[in-house]
Amino acid sequence: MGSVGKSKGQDELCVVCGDKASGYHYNALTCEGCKGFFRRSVTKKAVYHCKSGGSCEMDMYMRRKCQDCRLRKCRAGVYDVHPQEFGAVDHLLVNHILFDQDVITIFLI
DNA sequence: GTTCCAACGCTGACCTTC
DNA sequence: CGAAGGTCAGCGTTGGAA
Ligand SMILES: [Zn+2]
Ligand SMILES: [Zn+2]
Repeated sequence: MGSVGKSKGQDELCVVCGDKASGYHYNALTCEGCKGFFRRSVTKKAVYHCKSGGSCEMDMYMRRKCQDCRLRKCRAGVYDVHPQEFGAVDHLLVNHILFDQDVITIFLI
């Protein structure tokens, strides 16, 4: 539920923060903010740590406070979109997996 | 010890290129 | 046309000086 909704006009919401998504970015339906943040984090190999243990609810306010939870949900969103096409994802996705060991955990599920 | 100003960093949206 | 990447401006946070 929620994941496979109807693709229509502008009803698509960001799978990370719930804001209005501008389209697909890195195989995930995200907004401009998460798009830029995702690219920034990968480019700079930034590593964040959540103060609450990584179990924060993502919304338009907490997304700015918990970068760790945001980046985590960004990755989860990618797998939620194409969970069965893991071996067929773009080269960029493979690059993300190699950069984050945490992603391996989700991959094994 | 408190308050104000300046500098730096991060986020969000827009434009350009592939 | 769509997506990815790059760029610019605005806001927030942090540090230093008065
Ligand atoms: Zn978002
Ligand atoms: Zn968090």
